[in-house]
Amino acid sequence: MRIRLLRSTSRLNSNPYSSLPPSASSPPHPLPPLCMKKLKQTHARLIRDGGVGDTLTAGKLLADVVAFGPSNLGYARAIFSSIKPPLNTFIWNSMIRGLAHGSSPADAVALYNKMLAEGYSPNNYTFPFVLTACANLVDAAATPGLGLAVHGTLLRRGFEDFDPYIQTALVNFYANSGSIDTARHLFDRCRRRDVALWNALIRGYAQSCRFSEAVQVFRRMQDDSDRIRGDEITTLSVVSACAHLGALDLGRWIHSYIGKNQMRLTVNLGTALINMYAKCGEIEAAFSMFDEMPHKDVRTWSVMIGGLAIHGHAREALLLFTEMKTMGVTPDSVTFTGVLSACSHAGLVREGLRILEEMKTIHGVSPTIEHYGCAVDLLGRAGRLEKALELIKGIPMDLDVVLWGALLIACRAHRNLEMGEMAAKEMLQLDPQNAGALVFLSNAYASVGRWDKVEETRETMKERRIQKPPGSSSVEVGGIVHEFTSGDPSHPEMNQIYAMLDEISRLRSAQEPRHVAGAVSFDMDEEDKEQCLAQHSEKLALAFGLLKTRPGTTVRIIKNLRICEDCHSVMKLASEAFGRTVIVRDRARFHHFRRGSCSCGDYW
DNA sequence: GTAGGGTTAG
Repeated sequence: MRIRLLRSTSRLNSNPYSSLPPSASSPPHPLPPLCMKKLKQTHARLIRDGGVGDTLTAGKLLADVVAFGPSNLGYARAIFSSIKPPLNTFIWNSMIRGLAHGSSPADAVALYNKMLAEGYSPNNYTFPFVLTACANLVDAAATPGLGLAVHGTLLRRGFEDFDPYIQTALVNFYANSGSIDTARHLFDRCRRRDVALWNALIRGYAQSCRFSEAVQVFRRMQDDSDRIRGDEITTLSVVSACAHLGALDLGRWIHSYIGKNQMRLTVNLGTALINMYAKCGEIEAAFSMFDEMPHKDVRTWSVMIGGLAIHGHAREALLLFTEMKTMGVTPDSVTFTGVLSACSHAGLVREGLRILEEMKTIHGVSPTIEHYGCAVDLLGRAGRLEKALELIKGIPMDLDVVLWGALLIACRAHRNLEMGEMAAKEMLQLDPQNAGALVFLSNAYASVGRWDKVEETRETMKERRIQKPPGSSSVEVGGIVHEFTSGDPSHPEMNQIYAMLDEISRLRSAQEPRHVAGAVSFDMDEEDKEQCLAQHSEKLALAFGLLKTRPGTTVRIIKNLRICEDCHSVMKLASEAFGRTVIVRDRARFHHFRRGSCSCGDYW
C-alpha cells in the first residue's frame, strides 16, 4: 500500500484551500495582542488621573491583564505589588489565577498561603484557582501535600459539597497527582454532575494510562439519567483514548457521534480523529481526512507525519514535512520527533542526521533528549552502533534511560553483546529498577551460556523486587477488545486457541523445517524466553482473531512490547496461509502483514 | 467583577 500523495506534491506551491468554503473550520488564532496595548494605555491613564489608587479599579485592571494569559505575568505582578493594602479577595484571586497557569504554579500556592497568613478569607473562586495550580505543579504526583492541604482547608470552611467548580478542580487535582482512584471516589460522591466534571474524570483516566476506564466512564455518561451531552472536550479525550487502545470500532462510532450530534469538526477534533485512525492502523482513512481538512495547525501536520512514520511511510512523511513548511506552518519539537522517527523506521540515516542538524540551524528548535533518542535509534537500527555511541557521547545534556535504552535495543537487534551490556549498566545506574535492562542482561548472558551471570542478574531482580513487564496483546472482535497475556491460559476458549496455534505450527514446520516450535537461535528478545515462544501474547491474539472473524477480515492486534522475530515470521505465514491481512501495532510501529510479507520489510 | 474539563511524540 502506498499513500497517494500525488495531489499533495503537485500542489506544493499553491494554496489548495483557497477554493474551499471556510464553514467547517475554526477561526485561525483569535489572540488579539493589540488589546493588551489598549490595557496598558488604560493603565497609563489611570496612573495619570490617580484612579490606580482605587482598589476596585486596580483589581479590575489586574484581572483583565491576567485574562490575557501567562505571557503578561510580569506586568500582572507589577500591578499586584503596586496596590496598597488592604487588598480584597478578588485581587488575591486574580493574581493566584494568573500564577496558576504560568511557568511556576508553585508561586500561586505560595501566594494563596500568604493570603491566608495575612488573615484574608478565600472564597469559592479562590479554590479552583489554587487547586489548578496544585494540579499544574511540575511534578504533581511527587508533591501532593500542597493540594491535600488546600483540600483540608476548604473542607474546614465548608466548601466542598455545593460547588461544582471546586469539585471539578479537586477531581482534576487528584487525577493529575496520580490518585485517580481518589478522584473517582470524589466524583462518585457528587450529586450533580455537569459535563466538565465528567470530562475531568475521563481525562484523568486517560492521563493515568487507564484508557479502557476512560471509555467506560464515557459510556456511563451516555447512559446517565442526567442525560449530559458530551462536548468537544469530552470527544477529544475519548478519541485520544481510542487511539491509545487501538479501538477502531469505537473510534469510528465517536466519529459518527460527532456528526449525529451536529458538533463542529474543529481543527482540534479533526486532528484527534486523524491521530485515532493512524494509531488504529487505518493510515489511508487518516490521510484522506487530513487531505480534506480546510484548516490545519502544527498539531494536525505533526500527527499526520507521525502517523505516516509509524506505518513506515518515510518518504511520504518527509514530503509532507516539506509541504508543511511551504504552507508557512512552523514545525515544532513534536513535528521533528515524527520526522526523525520516520527516518528511523525506514533506515534513512543521512536524511535523519541532516534534519537533526537543521533543527537548530535552520528552524531554531533546539533538539531535546528525545530527539537525540530518535537519532540514536536511527543509527542503531541501521547497525551503526559505534556511530550511535559516538553521538551519545557528544550530547550536551544529561543522558537519560530512554536514550541508553535506544542503544540497548539496537545492540539486541544487531547482536552486540558487549555494547549492550554497557548500555544496560548505564541504564541501571540511572534507574536501578529498570526491568528492560535486567531482562536484557539475563537473556544476553543466557544466550552465551554465562549461567553464573544469569543467576546473579535474576538474584538482583529478586532482591529489588522487579517484575518482568508482561507481554500483552489485544484484538478487537465485534467491537469488544479481548486482551491476552503471555502464557496466561485463563481465556475461556483457550482449547480452541491452542488448537489453532497447533495448526499454524504444523503449517510452519511443513514450510520451514528448521523452525521447530520453540527453537530459536539467539535468545535476545524483549520478552523472557522462559515463557514458551508459542505463548507470546500476539500469537494468542492472532489465533483468537482468526477463529472469531469471518474469512477475509483484517485481524488487528495491539501489543505492548516490540514484536519478536519468531512472532513476526508466524504473522507472515498466517497472512499467507489464511489469506488474511494482519495488522500489528507494537510498541514502536505498525506491521501490515499481507500475502506472506510485512510492510516493515523486516526492518524494525 | 473572577472559576473547573483539551487533542500531538518518546
